[in-house]
Amino acid sequence: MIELSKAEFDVLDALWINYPATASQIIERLSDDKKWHEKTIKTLLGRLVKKGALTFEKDGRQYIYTPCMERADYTLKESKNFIERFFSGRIAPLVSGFAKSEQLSQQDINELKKVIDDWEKNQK
Amino acid sequence: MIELSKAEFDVLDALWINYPATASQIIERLSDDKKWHEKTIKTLLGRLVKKGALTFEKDGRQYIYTPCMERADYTLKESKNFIERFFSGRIAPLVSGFAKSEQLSQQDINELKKVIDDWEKNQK
DNA sequence: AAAAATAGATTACAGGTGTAGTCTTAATTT
DNA sequence: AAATTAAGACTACACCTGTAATCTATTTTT
Repeated sequence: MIELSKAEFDVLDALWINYPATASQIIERLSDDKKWHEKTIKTLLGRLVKKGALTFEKDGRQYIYTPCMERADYTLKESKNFIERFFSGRIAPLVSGFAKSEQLSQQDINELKKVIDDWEKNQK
Repeated sequence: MIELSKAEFDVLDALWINYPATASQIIERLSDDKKWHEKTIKTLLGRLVKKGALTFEKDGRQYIYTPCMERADYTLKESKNFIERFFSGRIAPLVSGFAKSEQLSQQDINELKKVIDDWEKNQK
């Protein structure tokens, strides 16, 4: 599995919003949340390419970047990893921890019910 | 929040199994899963103390370690962090991602239902 | 055409991390 | 008592990370 640092993920996440995209577009998108220097983002783009998380094509002297994987796939792998590390691979204890510490809203509960519902329908 | 590296967490996790405990006991517990040198674990214990995740009392020339926080508290904070980063703070998309990629067993579903049930009882 | 801006490439550098090795001192074994 | 072992302290070192600055080659602007 490709391992990304937090900062690298944030850059990739800005690309996932809409791609392919140029470095300047990515920098633009990140400018709201992060106060990163343009050079910092370029460095991170370079590292992402090196790690195989991005590819690019040249367009004149610009690069047009495309992610090499989908966000859902990446987050699924990270989630499995996380749940394995902290909860021995079981998801309920995570949710239960949230419930116990009052992190869950009625909306969360409704959404969770729907997920369960859909899962059960799918079993038939 | 105290930030622990993966290796540091694994050492702390071995202590959470049962504490207080000496370095040798922790090393013993870790010997099944990890092939770490004893010195490595000692280094990690030192770093954990420095970060404020552990304290110790002296017993002769040994230290007896105790965690400074509970596992559930630590994992809750990590979980919130994780879900914030990858799912904008909402838990259902994580579970949904699991469901879609067939990561959920009937047991997981049963456990999740119970969590929801308990939550609802608690609301009344 | 000369100057300035801009793209990416290369270099920088401190602090964290994994993974020990060496040093010092006290306890245990012979 | 001398030698060995074992506990923790200190040191090491390469790679990762966050966060850019500088260099080089084009474009764009004046």
